[in-house]
Amino acid sequence: MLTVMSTATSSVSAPACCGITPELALSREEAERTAALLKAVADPTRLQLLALIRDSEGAEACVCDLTAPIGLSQPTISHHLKVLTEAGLLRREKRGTWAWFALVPERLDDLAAIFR
Amino acid sequence: MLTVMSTATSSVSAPACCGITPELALSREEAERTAALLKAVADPTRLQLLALIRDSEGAEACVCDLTAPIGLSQPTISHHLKVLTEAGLLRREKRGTWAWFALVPERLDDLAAIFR
DNA sequence: ATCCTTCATCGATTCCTGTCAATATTGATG
DNA sequence: CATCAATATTGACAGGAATCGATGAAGGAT
Repeated sequence: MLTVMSTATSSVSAPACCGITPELALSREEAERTAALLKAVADPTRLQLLALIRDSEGAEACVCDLTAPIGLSQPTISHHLKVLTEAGLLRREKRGTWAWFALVPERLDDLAAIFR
Repeated sequence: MLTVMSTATSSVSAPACCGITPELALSREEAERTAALLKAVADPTRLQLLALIRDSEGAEACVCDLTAPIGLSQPTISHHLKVLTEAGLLRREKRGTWAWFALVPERLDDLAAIFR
């Protein structure tokens, strides 16, 4: 549903030059939803976090595994994990004192589908 | 080469818990390059611009075709087109008074490849 | 030459974002 | 209960980004 670049469901109006407002190929609301998802991954630290989790056992990791390799403060890592979680890309599970973060494959599929 | 989510070229070290700094699955430089490309498309207006151009004849459009449907000022549209062009996603060609912008399919492929 | 159209650039403003230090919260353990 | 360890939240700050109005540059047309 998120697909932006594939010729989508919306009708393609004849492109008239200058003056006629054509049907928008992509509605503002859908563009904003898609942009919100892309914003979540348009950050080097968050890309590194996703890659680190992907390469961990069971595609999950606790915060303590993630802070050191990236070299940023613990609150900063926590912040980025929150952004990714709120975007639906990570699932958070608390086990005892530890918080485990795992990838959400379906949401990554959404991401992959945007540009076909 | 941009692929972030596919198990990549880098070796996957055994994920030790807390204290041992593992090999980073994704280098900072590569993460920054990828994030820069994603930033270019992580904006609703720029997504709409890409979709509008894609649905135009020959997958190209002049600025005058793009300003009205999106409903933002001409300088703002010009700014966004510059961002997309500098990211390599659009190619700019001047014909007389008009500036034509066309998609760069290879660069869109890079985008699609990031999340496989 | 003069004017008009198209587009880019500049300057200013406002809002958003990444980062950290400090603090709070939560859970385990003695 | 007191304490420690692991995370989350808060507040502050600096830099970045989206937007607009005004202006500039380049090309056509009269």
